[in-house]
Amino acid sequence: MKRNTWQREAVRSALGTQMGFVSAQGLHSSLKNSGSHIGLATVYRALADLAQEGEADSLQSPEGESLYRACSLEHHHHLICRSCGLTVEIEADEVEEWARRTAQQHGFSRPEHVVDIFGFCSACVPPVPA
Amino acid sequence: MKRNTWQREAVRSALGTQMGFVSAQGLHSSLKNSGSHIGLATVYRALADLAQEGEADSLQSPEGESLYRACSLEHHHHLICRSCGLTVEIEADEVEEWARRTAQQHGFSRPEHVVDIFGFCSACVPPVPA
DNA sequence: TTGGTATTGAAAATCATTATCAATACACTG
DNA sequence: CAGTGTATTGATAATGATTTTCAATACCAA
Ligand SMILES: [Zn+2]
Ligand SMILES: [Zn+2]
Ligand SMILES: [Zn+2]
Ligand SMILES: [Zn+2]
Repeated sequence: MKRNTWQREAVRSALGTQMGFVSAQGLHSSLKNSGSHIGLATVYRALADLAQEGEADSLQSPEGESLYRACSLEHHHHLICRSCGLTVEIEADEVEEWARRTAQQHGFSRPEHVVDIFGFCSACVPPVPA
Repeated sequence: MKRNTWQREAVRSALGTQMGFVSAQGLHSSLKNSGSHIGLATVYRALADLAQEGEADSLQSPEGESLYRACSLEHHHHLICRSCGLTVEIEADEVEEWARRTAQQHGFSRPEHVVDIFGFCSACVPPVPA
């Protein structure tokens, strides 16, 4: 059976203090800076569990890293700052409907969609434009 | 200046024969099986270039791998079969507009969005439902 | 307490991707 | 066509994130 350890609680808690998505490595650093002696592998395991159980949302950064965040339970999407990670949860019934309709039109079943927007929040000055 | 090598052409060509997204490793294997002696690093470089120049689309698989595909030039999104990889290009002005509007409403600049739908195509019987 | 077993974590193992760097192949010139 | 400057190649080492190992440890039910 699943056990309760201070480590899991520490990860859950630390994730809650984050403003946006964080990587396992990032959360681990954060925990260490707070004096925790939790192991990196444990953070990876805890985050995977939280995501699995629906307590956390996870997504792949454009660079391919797995990022996690404690989010609301309902299905939603994200507006993420590429610089500071600030995340805004957004609902988009419009998009939900579009995804459903599109999948159906092409005969695809059990559709799941990935819909996230990355940009620079008002507090972050956009780096040198292309 | 940029040079034309058989390697680049081989990658471009091989990518064209794929019906869905492929990883660099996968395309390299495919090329080798066809008798090519192209190097893995070169495939990575060629794919990165093609993506850069807009000749190929790239996205992250749910497992975090970078996948590539020869796609049409205009901005579009994808409907991908989780089983056979079959990919359908879809346009969604509706979503483009929504993404732009949403980013703006929250003060985000230089927005980029990730919008893809994964499901099972009509030719693939959905595996055991959850 | 005690015993059975999840869980932990330091370190090693994976794996995809990138960097090295000497050798090679292009493109252009004469 | 030969000669030159340099972009490209590719075997291999290096990176970096994530996973696995596995002995030590912490949970928790009894
Ligand atoms: Zn979320
Ligand atoms: Zn920001
Ligand atoms: Zn495409
Ligand atoms: Zn299919």
